[in-house]
Amino acid sequence: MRADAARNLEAVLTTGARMLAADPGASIANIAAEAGVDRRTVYRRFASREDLLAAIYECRLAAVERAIDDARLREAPVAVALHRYVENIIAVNRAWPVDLARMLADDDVRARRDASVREVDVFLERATAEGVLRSDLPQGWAGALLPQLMHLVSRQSPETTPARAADLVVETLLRGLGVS
Amino acid sequence: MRADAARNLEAVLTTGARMLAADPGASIANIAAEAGVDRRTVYRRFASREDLLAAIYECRLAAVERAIDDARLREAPVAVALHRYVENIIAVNRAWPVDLARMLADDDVRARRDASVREVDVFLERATAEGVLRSDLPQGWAGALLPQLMHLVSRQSPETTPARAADLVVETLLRGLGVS
DNA sequence: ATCAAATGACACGGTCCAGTGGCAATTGAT
DNA sequence: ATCAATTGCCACTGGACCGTGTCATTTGAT
Repeated sequence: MRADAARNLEAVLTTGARMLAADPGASIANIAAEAGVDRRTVYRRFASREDLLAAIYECRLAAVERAIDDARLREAPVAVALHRYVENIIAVNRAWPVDLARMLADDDVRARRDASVREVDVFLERATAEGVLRSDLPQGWAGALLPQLMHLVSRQSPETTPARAADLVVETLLRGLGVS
Repeated sequence: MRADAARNLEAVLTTGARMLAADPGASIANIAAEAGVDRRTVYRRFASREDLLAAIYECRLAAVERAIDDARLREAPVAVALHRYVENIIAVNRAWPVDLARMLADDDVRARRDASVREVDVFLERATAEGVLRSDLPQGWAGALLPQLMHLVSRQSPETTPARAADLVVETLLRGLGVS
């Protein structure tokens, strides 16, 4: 692949991710125009609209897997792993803000996504066992809340650094907003 | 209006809300079919697709206003008002799960929505002043987190009663998920 | 400088959907 | 029972978008 082709490919992927996050029904024509590329060029790289979406979700999926890997959820101390995971995912949310929920049709995507979710679930169980999380929480509540918190802070304050944003998320998750 | 017409109208509104929540791009034909009504009937009640959306968002908007009113955010004790507000909004989320974010084009809708948001913001300031919420939180964090919590619990556990769901939301908001 | 790869531009057919018109059939109110 | 309101069904136009073909032009690598 030539250098300009690689540039265009990346532009289409990142611009597509941004536009699809804002409006899941964004057309190929709009994405191509926003990426400064002809509509036909997109169809030369991706066989169909679904293919483009799959490629974008693949980017997010891979980034999430790297984030989990880097956080060492199974080995590192819970407090360290939690903060690192949150910080990494916030960065991923900003780079690839697309919502995976609309892509669960693809079995491959679903399997990898489930694997990541399970990895986090296992970590949350460890956090509970080590006394970081309360043990009387409803099933799946922590696992559902954490992504929402990261997603919220990713959009709410796009200017703050991922590290500081992670501080806020972890603090909110563990201690809430009330006076101690 | 005849009785059957009223039934059809309500079916279109509630079904439309449910389907638009699942997929904001749902077509009139799909909504009508799901509501057990001919597509033409929808167009007899609503001049355009925008009109139907506006009517649905109006339903949610009115329900939110009633919820705020009922919670007596300005007068009732903070703990009481908070729980009651959360409980009411959870019920609204289930009845009208549509996301208002896509309707801010309409000035009237936006004004009413802003008024409701401000009402809650004022309440959160009171909660801070009375020592229920911490005072060192980032600007707008509580106001952004609370709706997300309510939205999350509305979808996460649709079977639990609004009162119990509100327990969980308030507990999470104020004390988080960590061991105290 | 040269050549192959990549792109942009225009065109075309197909599909889905919004919105409208008409008409026969049904249904609720009286 | 009767009548008016309401509905269901068929058809139609216009527009947006998807996906493809073609070809002249540009651009990067050598």
